[in-house]
Amino acid sequence: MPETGMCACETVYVDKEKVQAVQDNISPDETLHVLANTFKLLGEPTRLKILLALSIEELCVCDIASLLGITRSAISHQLRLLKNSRLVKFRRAGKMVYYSLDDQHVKHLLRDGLEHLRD
Amino acid sequence: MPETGMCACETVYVDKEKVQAVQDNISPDETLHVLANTFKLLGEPTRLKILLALSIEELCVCDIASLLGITRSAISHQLRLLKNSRLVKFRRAGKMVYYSLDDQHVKHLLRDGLEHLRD
DNA sequence: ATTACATGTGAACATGTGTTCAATCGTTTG
DNA sequence: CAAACGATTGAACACATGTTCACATGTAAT
Repeated sequence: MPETGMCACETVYVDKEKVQAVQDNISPDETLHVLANTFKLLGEPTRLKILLALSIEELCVCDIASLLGITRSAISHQLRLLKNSRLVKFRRAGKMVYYSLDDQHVKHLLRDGLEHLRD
Repeated sequence: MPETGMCACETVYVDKEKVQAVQDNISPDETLHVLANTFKLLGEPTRLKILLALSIEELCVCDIASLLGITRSAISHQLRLLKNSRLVKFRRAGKMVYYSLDDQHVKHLLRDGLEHLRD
C-alpha cells in the first residue's frame, strides 16, 4: 500500500514538492561553487596554518616557510591561490613581499571554526 | 649592511623571535588538522549542497540524491564522512534513514560563509 | 522464508591537488 | 652592468579523493 510520498525514491508515489522546496531555497550553483572554494582553501592544514599565522601578524614568504618547515616555493603557490580568492593581500617592501589577511571575514571564519571545535 | 632581522630568510641576521611568537600563538597541529578537516568537508560542492539542504529540512538519502542528480551511493559515501565528523546525524524510520544537521555550529559556519560572499 | 526496496560498502577508475626542483622575474646593492 | 637574493612560475611527480558499478546489509511486507 503506497504511502503519500515521503521520499523521492522511484517506487513510491513521489511527492517532489519537498525536494522542489529545498531546491528553491538553496543558493544557485555558481554561488555554491564560490562558497565551496572558500571553504576548500581553509580546508588544507598548510593553508589554514598560513591564514592563522597571518591573522596574528603580517609575514613575508620566508617567515611563513620557516614557520611551516616547507619550501618557499610551496608557500608561494599557496599564497597565489589565497590571493586569487581575495583571502590575503600583499605589500612590497624592497625585495620582500609581506602578506596579510584581506578582510575581516576570513578572521571571523577562522574564529567560528575554532569555536566549533569546543563542544 | 645587514638590517636588524625583519625576516626569517637565510642570509639576513635572522631575528626568529617574530616567527617564534607566531608559532606559539597558533593552535597545536592536532587541533589544526581537525579544523582543516571540518573546512575541507564544507569545501566540496556536493557536500556543501547536502549540508545546505539539510539546514533547511530533514531529508532521506533518496531525496538528496534526486536533489543533486547523482547516485544514491555517492550520497551515502559523503554522508558517511559527514557523519564521522559529527556534522550530520541520522534517524531510522522503517527502511529509510533521515539525515539532519548535527548541531548549530555547522549552520553558523554556513551562514557566515554566505555572508562572506557579500562584499 | 522469500521478495522488495532503501541504504551501506568495497574496489576501481578518473580527476584534482600539494609539494618539489629548476628556471625566471624583480628589486636592491656593489 | 653585474651579482645577490627574495619571490614567483612551470613542469612533473606522488598522493588524495569523488564518483560509479556491483554487491552486501537491513528492514518491511507478502
